[in-house]
Amino acid sequence: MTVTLADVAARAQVSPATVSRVLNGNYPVAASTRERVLRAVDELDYVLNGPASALAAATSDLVGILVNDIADPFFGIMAGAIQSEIGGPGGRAGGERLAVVCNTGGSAERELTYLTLLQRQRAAAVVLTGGAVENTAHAEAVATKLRKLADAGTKIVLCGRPPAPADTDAVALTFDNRGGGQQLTEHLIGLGHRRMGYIAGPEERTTTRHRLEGHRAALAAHGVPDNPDWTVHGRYDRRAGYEATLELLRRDPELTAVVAANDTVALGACAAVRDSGLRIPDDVSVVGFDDLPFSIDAVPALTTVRLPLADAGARAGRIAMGREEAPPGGIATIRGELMVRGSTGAPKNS
Amino acid sequence: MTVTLADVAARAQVSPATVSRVLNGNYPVAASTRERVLRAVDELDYVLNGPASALAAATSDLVGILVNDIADPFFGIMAGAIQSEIGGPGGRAGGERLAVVCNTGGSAERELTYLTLLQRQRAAAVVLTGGAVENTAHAEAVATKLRKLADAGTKIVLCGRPPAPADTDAVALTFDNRGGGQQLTEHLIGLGHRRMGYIAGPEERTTTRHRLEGHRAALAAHGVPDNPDWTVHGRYDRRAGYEATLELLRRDPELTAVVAANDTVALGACAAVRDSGLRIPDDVSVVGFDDLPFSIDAVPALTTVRLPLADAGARAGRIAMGREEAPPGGIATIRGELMVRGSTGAPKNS
DNA sequence: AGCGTTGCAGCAAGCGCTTTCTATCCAATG
DNA sequence: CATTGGATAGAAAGCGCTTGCTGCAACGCT
Repeated sequence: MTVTLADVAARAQVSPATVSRVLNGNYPVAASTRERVLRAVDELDYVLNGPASALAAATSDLVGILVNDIADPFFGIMAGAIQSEIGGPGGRAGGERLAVVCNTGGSAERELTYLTLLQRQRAAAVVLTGGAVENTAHAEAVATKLRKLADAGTKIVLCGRPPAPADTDAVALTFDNRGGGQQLTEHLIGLGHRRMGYIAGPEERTTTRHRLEGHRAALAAHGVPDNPDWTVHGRYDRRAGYEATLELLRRDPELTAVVAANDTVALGACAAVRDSGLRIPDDVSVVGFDDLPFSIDAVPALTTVRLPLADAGARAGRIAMGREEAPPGGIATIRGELMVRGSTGAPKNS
Repeated sequence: MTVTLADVAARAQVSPATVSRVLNGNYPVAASTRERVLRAVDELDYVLNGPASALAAATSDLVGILVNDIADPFFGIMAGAIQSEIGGPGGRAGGERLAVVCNTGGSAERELTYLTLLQRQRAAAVVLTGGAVENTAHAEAVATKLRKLADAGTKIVLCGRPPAPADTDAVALTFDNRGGGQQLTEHLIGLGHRRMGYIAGPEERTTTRHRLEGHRAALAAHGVPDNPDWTVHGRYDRRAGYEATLELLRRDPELTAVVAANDTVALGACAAVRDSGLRIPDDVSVVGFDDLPFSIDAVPALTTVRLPLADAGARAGRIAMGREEAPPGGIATIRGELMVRGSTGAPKNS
């Protein structure tokens, strides 16, 4: 029924071993023989049996990519970049690898399950993107799992996520969320803002915490008062941004700026500001984070911090494939770039 | 080194066969034995070897999802929905399946390669999303490949893509792009527009063609003149929308509306209109297609056609898993819903 | 001419799991 | 009490491929 290596071998009048070697190209085979084999493969329309070959060779060509939300361009862009580098069709890499994009929904539990699934498949590499959940038990469990994967020969790369415990020997490409948050708030302070609302992401997430820390560091550094009421937590989506902004404005109608945890949230914030009858940036300035493609099209265009998502993803992909050396110490910090646009301006009564 | 089934068997003092049966749960095993096995699995921290089991059972738990652009929320949303239904952690399905999201970049060639890769992995199912390339040779090749996959037991589902040749026995969930395009243009005609620019997607794509056909059908039905100069093709991204709009406005400064192939393109179009010193919708109305999440946050909010992306994806996922019956005839047409918002209005000199 | 090399191809032993067929035990039945 | 049958568990034969090792020419060297 299905064509096997043996069929090809028979047709090309060689042994299965030879066919295998032609296909894997890592053993000398005479040109004439190779050609005969290739022809047979073609004529028989033979397709290698992945599982069988993975079993025999004890390695597979699957690469896992864990993302929090595949529908979010933040992750989509990174995933796309990673995939383009790990090979597969169109990639520059030689071997054809299959990227398995896993949607964890930000749940540590699912992350763990996916990691097990990937371990089961004997994945060649795993790239974890986005912030991690800050919960000792989970963090521990994930670290343990990563260690096991690494032991089994799976390469681990973290992209846009803080370094894992050292003994995990995972390479980490970390975003400087703290620094970015600080830049944003300093920009606002520089414009004269003193009463700023902050819409943070979900609690217990490294990204959320770091960005918020950056914000507070900026406030502290410039002696700008902070107020617990000025911070609200919510999910990383526009809806949360919209509601949080309304809440913030209710708590303190004198706010002159709203700092959103990311661009998507900022978009919702903008809508809420407008729906409250206020103008951006005349009445309220709004800033985001990430500089997703749509941010420049917001009206007014969003002031934000650009993260080189595609570059980071591509680099992570190359490292995962062993085509680029890991950064010294296994850790690289990637800085964002402040993009000042129309959504920020001096407060009215400065 | 790595724990195998045999190790577990030894530890539980049963045969490997029994362990396998416990793990697969499709054969009577005495409760006491089962428990002993489970304990051993736990103690040894055993993880099944996917490839080995796939080889022996001649089936795998991989499901392929082909998308044109993973960074585009249009596909991200569908992919997420599909994945949530095909199982994997968090899904409601029983078996744990791994979703393989493949980024074809809209290239038929890569699509083919990915299909082969999936065939090699003996994927349990494959879901193809988005429009297809309209090129006889490629369409033929894809159909042939799909047929082979189907023969090998892989379930094929098309989501948001026109039906494949009947003998492929693929289930198709098709978006009514034609109807949506027509509604949009009729809405504009109803407002009094007579000179409308159209920014089409890349040529040779079913989605592009269908939406354009809808537009033209509306024009024809209402006796509104068409003009070849009023149609420009471009990629499905904001940049293309921006440039196409500039071009359109250059060709005919009298245009009172711009119809974009999708929301992303529409965003670029809006930017171009504004940068040209024109107001939306007072001077120029703009419409998109898809109703992606950010469209409501455009300023003014975008008039568009909402496609139930998540629902369609979820349904495709369930069908792929055999948890929902295929629609009669294997084809279902999914209609979009016109969302009239602020980006459209009556033309000034109507 | 004799012998060590070198270059290619084949043999065969698995890789770790599933599954058919068979064996065993024990309760129920005639 | 012998017989039958249901319920479990085990033995073993692969699934299709990779790869270490062996075999065998043809080659170059002294």
